[in-house]
Amino acid sequence: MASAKLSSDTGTLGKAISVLDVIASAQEPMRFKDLASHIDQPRGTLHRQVSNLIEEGLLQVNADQSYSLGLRLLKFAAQSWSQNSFRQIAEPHLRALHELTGETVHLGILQGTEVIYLDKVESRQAVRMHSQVGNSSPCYCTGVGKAGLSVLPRDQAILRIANINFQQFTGSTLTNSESLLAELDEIAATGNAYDREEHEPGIHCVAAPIYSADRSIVGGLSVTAPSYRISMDQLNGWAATVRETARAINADLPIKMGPRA
Amino acid sequence: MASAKLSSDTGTLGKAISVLDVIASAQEPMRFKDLASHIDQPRGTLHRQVSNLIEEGLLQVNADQSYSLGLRLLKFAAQSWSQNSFRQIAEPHLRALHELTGETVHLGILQGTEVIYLDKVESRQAVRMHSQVGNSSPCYCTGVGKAGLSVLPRDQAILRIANINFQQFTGSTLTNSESLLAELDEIAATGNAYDREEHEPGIHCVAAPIYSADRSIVGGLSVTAPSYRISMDQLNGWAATVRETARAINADLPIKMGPRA
DNA sequence: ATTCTCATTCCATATAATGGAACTCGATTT
DNA sequence: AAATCGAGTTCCATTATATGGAATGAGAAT
Repeated sequence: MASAKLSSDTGTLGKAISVLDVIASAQEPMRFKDLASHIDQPRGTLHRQVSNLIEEGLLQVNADQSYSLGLRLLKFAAQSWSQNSFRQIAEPHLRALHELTGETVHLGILQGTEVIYLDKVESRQAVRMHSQVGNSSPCYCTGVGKAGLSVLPRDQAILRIANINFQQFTGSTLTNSESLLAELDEIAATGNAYDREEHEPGIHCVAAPIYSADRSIVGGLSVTAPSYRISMDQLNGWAATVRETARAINADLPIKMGPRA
Repeated sequence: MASAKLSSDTGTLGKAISVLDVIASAQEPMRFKDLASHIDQPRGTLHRQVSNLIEEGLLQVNADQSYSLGLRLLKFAAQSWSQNSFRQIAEPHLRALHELTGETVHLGILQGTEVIYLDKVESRQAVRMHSQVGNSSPCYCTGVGKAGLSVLPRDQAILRIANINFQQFTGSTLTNSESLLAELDEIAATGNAYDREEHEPGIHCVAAPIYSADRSIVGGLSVTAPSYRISMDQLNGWAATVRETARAINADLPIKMGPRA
């Protein structure tokens, strides 16, 4: 739900971005007073920050005085997406995996306590594709998220998990650090993570971790399917292939890449 | 090519964002010294700004020490895109226009001297769709861009045009303010803008302006086609329909919306 | 080894962000 | 109509923060 602020703010910039983050993570439209209640800052200060963000095109005011993120971000994101080498490297592998399974394949990375989806390959494109790329989900109830966590050094994983704001999405959602940590052990041992309808009812997936050598980038890929059509056994049958695809992508990654966290 | 800096910087935030902008607008990968040569700031200062951007996940360092935009922007952009009411309102109209013409339909808005594409409807989706959304093009050689400029108050249009860095993409590209202004008059009179292979050889389009009542949002939509298959006459045949679609979208827009510029 | 270039860190100073209080504007109530 | 309330906006002395010149560190080229 909310963003995880791990370390100290990055001065003025950090505060500004955290305003964006609050708005991006909010499910309801936010007006100024809503922002003020979510961000611990004097109204005058907050107001100027918001004004600056608007001036820069990073934020917009809607007709009803609620805020939404500015379209200038689109240009930035388009560049980010197309230039991203991690995604470029993974792409052909994702396609191959989709050909094999016939089901939807996701690629995502861990960012704080969230998974951000970088790519998606699916057959019937009835739903608009781009609506998925860039979407984020909690790390503790998604295959990609748990896969990513499982390859972090244990202390780092614990640190991230401490910042999670658990929320029970379905009956099978893990809602505490202990059960999550226990499952990470399993994942580390087998190499596969599962989402057993933990995020959305009727949707499950099998995933495997992808990571740069120094673990500065961790994420994963998954094969997702509706449980009414694909059984848990069938999902299990793909586990090895998913692992193998992840391994192939890992092998293609340069020795060192990416940002620190 | 480069970004247009219209007014004074928005303090610290503005400087940070302009760093992002330089990187987003660069066609070659940029290392620190490249950045330093494009941005008029002491190296120490610039370095700290870059560090902050990296810490915030807005920037990444590649293996070769070049920078690219951070994946955190994806999440922001996904929200921006999906929440954007302008796009939501236009969407069904774009589909209808595509059904009618069978050709690619674009929706874009003016941002400074650039057009940012918000949506695209096309039949054969061989090329990945999302690779288009968020892409930007110069305003002076695209149908959507010229359509948008044509509905700005003349003084504002002149202001923007003054910031254009003209570049000759093809033989028919307009490369000076005078011819562009003259064409804007024509567009204002007829209600249709054309890109006569001015950006990419072999590609032309017919467009019409879309705008909020107070002109705080200006943009347009276009039907684009390869000239070998669709003649200028056929393009002309769609002009009225394109105008009508734009009119319908304008009618659907709320009375007041969006950011100032 | 030595000399480059490029990247990074440091710290006194100046500048820009801060935040409390006052003000405006609309809507709602008396 | 007048008064009250809530939300949003502006102001300005104070303080904290960004600044940038200079020194250091890390690689590559000679």
